[in-house]
Amino acid sequence: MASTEPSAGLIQRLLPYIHERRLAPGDRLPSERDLAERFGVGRGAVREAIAVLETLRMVERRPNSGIYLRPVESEGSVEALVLQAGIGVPLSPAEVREIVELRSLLEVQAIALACERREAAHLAQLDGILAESERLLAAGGTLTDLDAAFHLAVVEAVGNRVFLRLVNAFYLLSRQRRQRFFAESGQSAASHAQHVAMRDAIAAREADRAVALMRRHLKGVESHWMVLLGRDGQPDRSG
Amino acid sequence: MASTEPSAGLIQRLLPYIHERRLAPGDRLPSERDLAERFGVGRGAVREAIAVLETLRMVERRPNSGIYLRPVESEGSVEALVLQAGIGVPLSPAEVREIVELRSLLEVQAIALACERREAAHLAQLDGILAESERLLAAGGTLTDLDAAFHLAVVEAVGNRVFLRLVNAFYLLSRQRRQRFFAESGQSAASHAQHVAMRDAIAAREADRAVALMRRHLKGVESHWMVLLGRDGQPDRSG
DNA sequence: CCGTGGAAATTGGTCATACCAATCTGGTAC
DNA sequence: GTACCAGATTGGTATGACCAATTTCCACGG
Repeated sequence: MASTEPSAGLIQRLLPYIHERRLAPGDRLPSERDLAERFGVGRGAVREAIAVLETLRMVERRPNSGIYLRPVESEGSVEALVLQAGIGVPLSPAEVREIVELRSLLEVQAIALACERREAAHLAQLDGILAESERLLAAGGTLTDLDAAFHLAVVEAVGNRVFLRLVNAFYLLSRQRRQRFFAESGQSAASHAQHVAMRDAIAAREADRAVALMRRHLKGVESHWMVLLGRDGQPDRSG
Repeated sequence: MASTEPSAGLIQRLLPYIHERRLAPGDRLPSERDLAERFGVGRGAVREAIAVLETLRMVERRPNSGIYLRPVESEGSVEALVLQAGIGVPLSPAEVREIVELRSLLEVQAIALACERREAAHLAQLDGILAESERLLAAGGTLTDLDAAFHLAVVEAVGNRVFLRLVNAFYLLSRQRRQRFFAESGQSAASHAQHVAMRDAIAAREADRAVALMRRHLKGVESHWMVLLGRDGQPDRSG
């Protein structure tokens, strides 16, 4: 994926550096001048990277004192994971598992609410995406992006923009993983069929059926990754 | 609240500037040099602020071209709201409403899962917080922080760290609002009693009861804010 | 030996300047 | 009307300098 962010280049080297050093929460990082020299960049670049890490609650800057590591695992921002995955720093198997669980939880809730609140325009949007999917499937393409579009459209039908932002973040977080999923599993056609079924449930405002469909739909993805994680147990490199 | 982040100072002035100018997604911001002069700061400060905004998906930097506004409302990071609230830029009533709904949704799911997965250590932690709450209540204090601690401890019992990160963000997002709630409503004692009931439900692993308790618990907070938002309809200044 | 005070080194916060390379703009020549 | 080229603009980056607060460390005094 390779984030286009300029500061990402330094962060990409900074995160592994912190990890290798086994720095724990509370520990102090080298000074900005030190880091700049270490990585062969200007101090400005270091400050940009640190500012980002601070916003993501990964570090804390104490004026005239130093830069300190924070308890990222529990207090860090979810966006920290998005950034990490975006620049190719692998997520741990535990993180992938937790992300998958959380995402499922959110989407199940979303489709239930979507059944109650969806308007005609939302259905039209879903239909548009499904039509496009059909076209792309016929052409033998992969469904990665249109799958995301469908799921995000479901969330959009909820009418909660913050909800949409959140689920969107989870999709950014797992884009490469999903890409790999569609490529490996060849489940594009099956996925599409399930999408159509979900669309009908939403149209009929049958929340229970929609939830059941979504659960089954996500189950397939989950098990796929659980198997992979259990098999080799290697850190996930897909983001 | 006043975030301690250095870059926050500029962002605090940058966000209102963008808003006043009625800049829409796709629009170009003034150049870095221009912004630096406008706000009377160095270019480095501007670049730090923009780097943060880019990480939060509020803007996009195109090399040798300019800085462009992105569709924050739908694609922006939830952390953008945290930052906004942290530096005192008011959230819209719609945003507050959506945040409250999403938070409720998350916490209800959390307590259900906590009933299944909690271990002895989690119960001990809940008890510690409740004991502390009792002490503070007797001393006539406000429950703001210990309330947050209780709810976060419930999420911690789920055993999903990403889940914990997420709910933590929502608490940062609403800290001042909750502070106002406990001060205005005088519901500290009632809240504490409900916490105790929830703890017992979690201890007994009675998910249905726990969920019902959490629903009622959050309902009180929700209605409080819905009334406030409906009454004056003013932008929320509490973060 | 302890601790107490203060000077020197360190550190984040900030600004000014200078270059590069890619992009964008405007006008000119065809 | 169009194709093209040169100059202005813009983000990306490094360097150097200064400030104020913190931290460190050693000398001095008890």
